[in-house]
Amino acid sequence: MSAAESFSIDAGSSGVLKLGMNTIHNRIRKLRFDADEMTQQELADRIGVTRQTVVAIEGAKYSPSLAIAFRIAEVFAVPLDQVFRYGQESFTG
Amino acid sequence: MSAAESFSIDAGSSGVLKLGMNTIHNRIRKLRFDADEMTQQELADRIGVTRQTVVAIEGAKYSPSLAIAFRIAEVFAVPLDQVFRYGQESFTG
DNA sequence: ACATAATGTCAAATATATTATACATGAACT
DNA sequence: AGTTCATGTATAATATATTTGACATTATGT
Repeated sequence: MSAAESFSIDAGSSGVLKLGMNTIHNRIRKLRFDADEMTQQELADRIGVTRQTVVAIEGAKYSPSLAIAFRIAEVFAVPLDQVFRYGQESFTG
Repeated sequence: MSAAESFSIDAGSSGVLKLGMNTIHNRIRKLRFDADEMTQQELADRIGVTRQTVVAIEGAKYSPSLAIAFRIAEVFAVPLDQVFRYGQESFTG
């Protein structure tokens, strides 16, 4: 586990985006650490956005474009629904 | 089949969005007609956007937000990957 | 012939996503 | 103590998505 993770108390950036009555959860952070602790900068480079964008999406500050969502899933080689999920439930699968 | 469909020759709006080397296909039009020929206006109302937005997304003029993508899938009661697909292949399944 | 409904399109305005730059913090290391 | 790395945050600028309002076309029905 690298530097920033151990002190991140998931305060502002919980990975849950509320919009209307529904929410979008994402597992980007987990996928990054599972993928040899890939850094936010590395992920940003691989999907062709800036680090700030990764921070915002991972922290669910806003809803990314579908194109970027697909590229993130592509990087981790998983289907989109294993990165983002819609509804009230948390990620369990 | 209602009015507009029979003369639409799929000229500008092919439902395929190219970005970078990859593409995003969508089946919104098919899903609409399968769903009792739901109109663009009806779909727009149900996902909370304007008709022009539905036209643009259906015609793949740009990449919608993930939130809207999820709401579209929700309306048709299918998983997201049955509405939008990423990559070179067309929809077959 | 006329009206209506569904769609495609266009241009300008607004909202939101994304970038660019900069600074702060804690962990790991020397 | 000092340095580096990964992260969180903030603000202004730019790009893109979405809205608003309007108009054209074709099909369907009267």
